[in-house]
Amino acid sequence: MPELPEVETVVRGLAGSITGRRITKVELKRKDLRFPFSKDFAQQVTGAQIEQITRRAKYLLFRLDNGRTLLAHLGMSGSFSVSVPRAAKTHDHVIFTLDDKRVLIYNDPRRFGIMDIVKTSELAKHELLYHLGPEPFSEGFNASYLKQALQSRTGAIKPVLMDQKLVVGVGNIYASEALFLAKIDPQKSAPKVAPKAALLVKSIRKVLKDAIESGGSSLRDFVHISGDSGYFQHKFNVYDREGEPCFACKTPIQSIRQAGRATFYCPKCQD
DNA sequence: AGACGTACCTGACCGC
DNA sequence: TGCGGTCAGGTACGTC
Repeated sequence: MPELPEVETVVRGLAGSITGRRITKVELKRKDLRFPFSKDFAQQVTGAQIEQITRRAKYLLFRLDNGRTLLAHLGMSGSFSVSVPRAAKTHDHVIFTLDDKRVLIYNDPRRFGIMDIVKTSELAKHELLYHLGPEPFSEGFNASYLKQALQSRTGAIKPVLMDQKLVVGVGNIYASEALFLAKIDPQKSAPKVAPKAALLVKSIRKVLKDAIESGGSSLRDFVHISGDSGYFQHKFNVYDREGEPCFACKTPIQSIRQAGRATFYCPKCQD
């Protein structure tokens, strides 16, 4: 389920629910997710207190009081839930027992997710993090930065927007949505879009912000509830709306494939 | 160096 | 009802 807004929603939910809790036990139900768990994974986490839960790109960062940070990525299908102890469900892979007797469970059918333990002081140079571009809400992600970055690319704008080196957090849904908002054809080459960098920065931020706010209301209790109902209650302008009328001009929304992914856009509004 | 395709994995859905 | 094919919110990696 996760692009930046969904990860942010999960982080906020978890932060409000389990910050300050100590992890008393860790159960790994298998030896790997996308990658094998480090051999001392459970040992590094057990007994530690969760000091703070934050987000970098689409990664969740659980800062522990032992100088380590639990790094987690939800992949395509990962989810965290907090509950009283319960029978394990299919695809529950990691169970953290907390000092208030609740459990934090990581479930992930496709297992594209990632978990790793990192020295907090070395987080920035972690192999999965060091190459990441600016956060979309940071000052570093601005019109002049984006303009220059787009000028040095050759491909179509939509796949470029999903490149986490350019800006983090934008995935397949919000790349299409941001381009609709900016009225830019997703097939247009990145350099040709460079003059509209300011508008694109604004559009990306708006799309993500609206989704966070919508996710915040529709998914408020996400970490307490099984399943992820509510996510699709967020209304998209173009994503997954092939053949349906554009909300602005009634033209049917088109679907094309770019870099192996579905792209949705309005052929009249976007050029 | 950058762009693109492929791989990873399960489950939902569609047409037959 | 079952079967095969296709698709899904991500990202690392190989290849050109």
